[in-house]
Amino acid sequence: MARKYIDNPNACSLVHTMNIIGNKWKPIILYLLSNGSMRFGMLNALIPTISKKVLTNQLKELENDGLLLRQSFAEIPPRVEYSLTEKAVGLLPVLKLLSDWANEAYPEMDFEQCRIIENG
Amino acid sequence: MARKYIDNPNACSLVHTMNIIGNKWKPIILYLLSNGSMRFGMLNALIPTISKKVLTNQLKELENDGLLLRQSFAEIPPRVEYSLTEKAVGLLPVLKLLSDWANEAYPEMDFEQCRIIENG
DNA sequence: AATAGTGGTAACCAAAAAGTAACTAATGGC
DNA sequence: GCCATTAGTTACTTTTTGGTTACCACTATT
Repeated sequence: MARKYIDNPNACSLVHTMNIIGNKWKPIILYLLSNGSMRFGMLNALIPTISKKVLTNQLKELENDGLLLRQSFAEIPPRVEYSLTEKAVGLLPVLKLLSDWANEAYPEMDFEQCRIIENG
Repeated sequence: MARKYIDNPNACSLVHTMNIIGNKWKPIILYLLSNGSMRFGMLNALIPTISKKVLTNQLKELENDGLLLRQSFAEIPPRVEYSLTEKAVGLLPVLKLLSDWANEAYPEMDFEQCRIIENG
């Protein structure tokens, strides 16, 4: 009845991944940075509904988890560029699959209409 | 400077996926059900740190999002079996990739040691 | 008559996450 | 001397999420 063995390690690494990227903003941030580095203000402009406080926080966490590189230039006004690390790049194809899955699984949803990111 | 076009639809479907599965418990639930259906009490026993209230809640949301099938049998004491829908089955390989990614990206973490799920 | 077993629900509380608004440092341009 | 600019920070409030305990319905067993 109770199974003899449950694959804890796989569950744990999955949970770990979700702890790192499984929230409201982080996948979007990674997604936006997939084409190259971007400044803080640009990220903030492209995700109009995020507050500066939360964006700062998410970027810090992603940096701590080794997904982002933060480059601060000694200029006035300040300039800070964020870019993906190799770790994060390895995640991109999986994020693409997650997005493909939603398109297939929820064809009734019109993702064309939605606005998370401002078009330039 | 500002890019001309940003692929909103892809970002939106990714966000949608995260809204559905991107939290503390749902990936574990899907993972546990990947080998077949399971009763409420069994899920509760295998995820020892989840409360009944929250488990009920997560199962309901997964059912509403079309990932779980809930079968209630008219017996005393009650029996309720949860199983994955086709939609959810389509997600399993992607969850596996997410878990593989964590193993690769964080080799210093010892996922063998962790205990989310009770071994039988 | 009391208890165990199952899958919940209700009321209540604590903690975490997110939002808001004002503020800062340092410089260039007017 | 004043304002704009950028990447934040701080203090405060609100919202969301999660946790705890007690309880219920219904039957079989003791």
